[in-house]
Amino acid sequence: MTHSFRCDCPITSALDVLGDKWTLVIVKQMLIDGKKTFKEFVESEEAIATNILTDRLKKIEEKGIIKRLSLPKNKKSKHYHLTEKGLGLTPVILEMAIWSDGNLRDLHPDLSTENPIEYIKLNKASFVNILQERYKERISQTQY
Amino acid sequence: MTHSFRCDCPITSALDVLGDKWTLVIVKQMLIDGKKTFKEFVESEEAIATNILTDRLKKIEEKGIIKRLSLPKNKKSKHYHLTEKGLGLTPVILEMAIWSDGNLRDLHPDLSTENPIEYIKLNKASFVNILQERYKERISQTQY
DNA sequence: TATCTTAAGTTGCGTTTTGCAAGTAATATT
DNA sequence: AATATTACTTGCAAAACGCAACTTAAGATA
Repeated sequence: MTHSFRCDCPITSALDVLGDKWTLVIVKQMLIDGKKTFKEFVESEEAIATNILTDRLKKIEEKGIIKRLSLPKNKKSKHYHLTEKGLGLTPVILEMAIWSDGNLRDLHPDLSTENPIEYIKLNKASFVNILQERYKERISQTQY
Repeated sequence: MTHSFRCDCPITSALDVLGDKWTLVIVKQMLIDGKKTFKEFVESEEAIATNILTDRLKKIEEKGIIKRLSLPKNKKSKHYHLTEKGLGLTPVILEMAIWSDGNLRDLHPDLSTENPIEYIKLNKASFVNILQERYKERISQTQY
């Protein structure tokens, strides 16, 4: 499996990996919404199709953004976890949320704001840390 | 022309607008590489196809991210400018560059770093400002 | 004035990706 | 033993992408 990049630009290269409708939605569902299993992803409000989900989980696992784990107590379900590389996307996702909040309401009046954006903007770095620590705390509670 | 969003999540909604291989590459070419014309976009190292470029320029203009300007002195060429909404994507693009720099070298060893990322990380907010002001300075030099 | 070149697209067409529905295989539950 | 659940796979139609060639309008050159 070879990864092809359009050029050596870091931004373009990020988009070679992340540039589609679903990849960052899946990462967001893990980081923000606490989703871990195939079923949870499928049942999300974004309503991803199962074949697309399978494909994206495979691709981002190959790229080291997530890990696929089997549970010893339950052979049926699998858990997907963000790696450090995946957790490193927290600032990107946060900036997208901030951008939407400030710039997308004209096109999308019903846009929600579950976190007070003004508060986040005061100290982005600490909010990134809170999200990452909360995520690590959450996954540390499952035994594999 | 109706804009459809998958749900009310700000992150998912950002990806409804930005979630493809090319949209943010075009914004980056304007913001970082100083590109303004169709020709300049086409000749970039990313080598976008002209039909895709036409489509994306139209879509992001409809969404208010860029503006298409005719030059009074030259009826042949057009200039594309980032709006404030488009300039607002600077933090997203910057975080992508930082993420690539720290996380993509295993998959892409030739990845370049034209700006010293460690320096940028020390004060992201000021670097965002520098980029935005530099951009505004640049476009203010053309008369329309 | 006629020709040449350049900028900004458009068109055609084959390939790839997406989206929906249905089906399957391996567990787990009743 | 029968049913339900989880994590997929398959088939197929529609949309998006990518490449090359073509077009149109405006400038530059001879």
